[in-house]
Amino acid sequence: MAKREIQIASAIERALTELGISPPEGGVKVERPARLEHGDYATSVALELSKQLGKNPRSFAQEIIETRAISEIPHLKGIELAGPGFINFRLMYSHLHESLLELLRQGEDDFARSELGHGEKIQLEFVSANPTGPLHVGNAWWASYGDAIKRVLERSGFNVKTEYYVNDTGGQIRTLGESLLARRSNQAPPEDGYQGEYVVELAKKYNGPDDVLEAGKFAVKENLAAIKASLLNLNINFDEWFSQASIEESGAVDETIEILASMGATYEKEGALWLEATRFGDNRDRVLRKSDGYFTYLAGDIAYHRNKFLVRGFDRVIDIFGADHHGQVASLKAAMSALGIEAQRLEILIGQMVSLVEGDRKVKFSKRAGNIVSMEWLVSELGPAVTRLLSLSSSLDRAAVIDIEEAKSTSMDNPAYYIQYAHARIASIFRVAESRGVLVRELAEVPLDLLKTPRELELIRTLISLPDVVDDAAISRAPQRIVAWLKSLASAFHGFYHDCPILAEGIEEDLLQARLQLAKATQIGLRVALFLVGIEAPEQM
RNA sequence: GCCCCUGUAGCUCAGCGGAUAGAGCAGUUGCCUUCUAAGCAAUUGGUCGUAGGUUCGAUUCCUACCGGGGGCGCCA
Repeated sequence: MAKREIQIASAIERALTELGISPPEGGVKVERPARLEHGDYATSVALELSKQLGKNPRSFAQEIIETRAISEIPHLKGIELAGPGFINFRLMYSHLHESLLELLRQGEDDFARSELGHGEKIQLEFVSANPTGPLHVGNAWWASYGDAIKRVLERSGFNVKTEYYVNDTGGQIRTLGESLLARRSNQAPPEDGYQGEYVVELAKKYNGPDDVLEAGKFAVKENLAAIKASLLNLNINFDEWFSQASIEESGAVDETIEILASMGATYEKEGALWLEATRFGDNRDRVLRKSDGYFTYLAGDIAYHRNKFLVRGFDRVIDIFGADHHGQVASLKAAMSALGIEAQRLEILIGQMVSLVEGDRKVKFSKRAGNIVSMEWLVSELGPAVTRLLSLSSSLDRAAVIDIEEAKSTSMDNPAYYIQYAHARIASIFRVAESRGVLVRELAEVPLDLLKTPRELELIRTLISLPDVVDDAAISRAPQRIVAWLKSLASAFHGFYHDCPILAEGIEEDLLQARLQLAKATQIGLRVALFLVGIEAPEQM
C-alpha cells in the first residue's frame, strides 16, 4: 500500500481499537476504488468483520465512521457509507498536490523506488538458449520479460544479478560440429543435425581442422557472439555469461554428485547413477551419470544451481524457462531439497510458447529444421521498442500469438508509439518554453493547488500510483503491470495536453508554472517506467 | 494416463477477493489559425468455457468436466 493508504488504514485500526475490536488478520485493507464516485479511498473492513462480530455491516460501518480516529485523517473532506457496508473516503485535492510535490522533489532517481527487497540477493537466469543457432522469436519474448523483471526488482530494493547459462558442451555441440563439417564439404548435414542456412555461413568462415569438437567450438563461439549482439539490439545486457563446460571442467559436477551420494540420495542401476528424485517430490527418479560415463544435462544443472546458492551465496534464484523445459522443474527442485537447499528459494517461471501467424497461416519454427523465425528479424521488422512493448503487454503464462502482418501494419498506431509520443510531447513543451524565454520557477514558488480540472487531477492520480505499481510488479514478477500503467499514464497525459494548454495565449503565469511542473512530473514518471521496461524515452518523434 | 499453462468484446490482450468487467485494433461519427492530429472526444460490441463449492461478496480461490498449448529421454 502507498503512503496515503497506510495513513488511512492505520486510522481505521485506531478506530477499531476505540471500539474495542481487534483488526483483521493481515491488517486493514484500504483500496482505491475503480470509480471516482466511490471516493478516493475505500475500505471493506466492516463487511469483513461484521459476521464474526454478529453485527449488521452497515451499522458497524457507521460506528467506525463516527470514531475520533477517522475524523483525524489528513486531508479528509467527507466519508460515505455505501452499498452493503463499504466506507468511502473523499479527500481534499490538497492530498494530490502534496503527493505531486513529493514526486517532484524525489525526481527521476528516487520516485517509485522502494526498500521492499531490503537488498535481498537474487540471481536471475533467463534466455540461456543453446548456442547452436540464432535466437528465435520466443527467446525475444522471454528475454524482454527477464530483463524487465530485473529492472523492476532493482527499483524495489532487491540486489539482482542476471545470468545467461551457456550450454557449450554435450552431444549437441558435437552434432553442431558435424553439421558444420558436412556443410564445408558441400554435403547435407546429418538427419538429426542442424539444417539451418546459418550453418552454411559458419562453414565458410571455418578454416580449422576436420575435427568435430573443434568445429563445434568454433560454431558455438560464433553463435554466441551473434546472440549477444541480438540481445544488445533489444537493450539487454547480462551481468554474467556462465559456461556449462567451465562447471564440468572445474570438477564441480563430480563434487556435487559425491555429496548427493554421501547423503544417500543416489543409487546405481543398469550401469547408470540415479538421483532418488521421487523422495523429494519428483514423479520419477533421474539419471545423473549415464552408462557411457558422461553426465546428464541435469547433473550439470544441479551443480550449477548448487554453485548459485552455496558458492556464490544468493538468497534466491529465479530461472525463466520456456514451457518446453518445464519438465526440468520438479527434478531441479528435488535435487535442491536433496542438497539441503529449501526448494522455495528456487523460483522457476515458465514462459509459455510464442507462436506466429501471418494472416490465417501458422508459421512453424524449429531450430533443428532450420526454419526458425529469428529474433534478429523480428526486431528489425518492428524495432526494439515495439518488440519489447508487445511482449510485455501480456503475461508470461499466456501462449502469445503474434500476427506478423498486424504487428507490422499497425506499427504506426502501436501503443509503444502512443507512450513514447507522450514523452516527446513533453520534451517539446520544454523546448518551446525555453525558446520563448519562459523561466521555470523554483518548485517552492509554484502554486500547485491551481491544478484542479478533472484532466489535471486524473493525471496526478495516475502518476502517484506508480510506486505501488512497481512494488506490485516486483512481488508478482509481473512487468506487464508497468506497461499497463504506462498506457494509462500516456492516456491521462494526452487528455491533459489536449484540454489544458500551458504555453498558449492568455494562460496566467501561475497556472502556466503549475502546469509546467505537472508536465515535468509526467516526464519523470514516464522516464522511470519506460526505463523499467527497457524502452527508450525519445526527446522527439 | 500423469504434470504445468490457458479459455474475458469480431481480433490481440489487461484485469491486486470487492461496487456498473477494461484497453488497443477493427466498425460508425465529430475535432487541426493553438505547446507535434503518432493526438482528443462520442458511439457500437460481453451468459468472463460449463457445472458445482468456499465467501457478506468470485472473472479472480477450490473441485470436476469440456476446448487449446506445452511437457512426461541414460537429449539438451
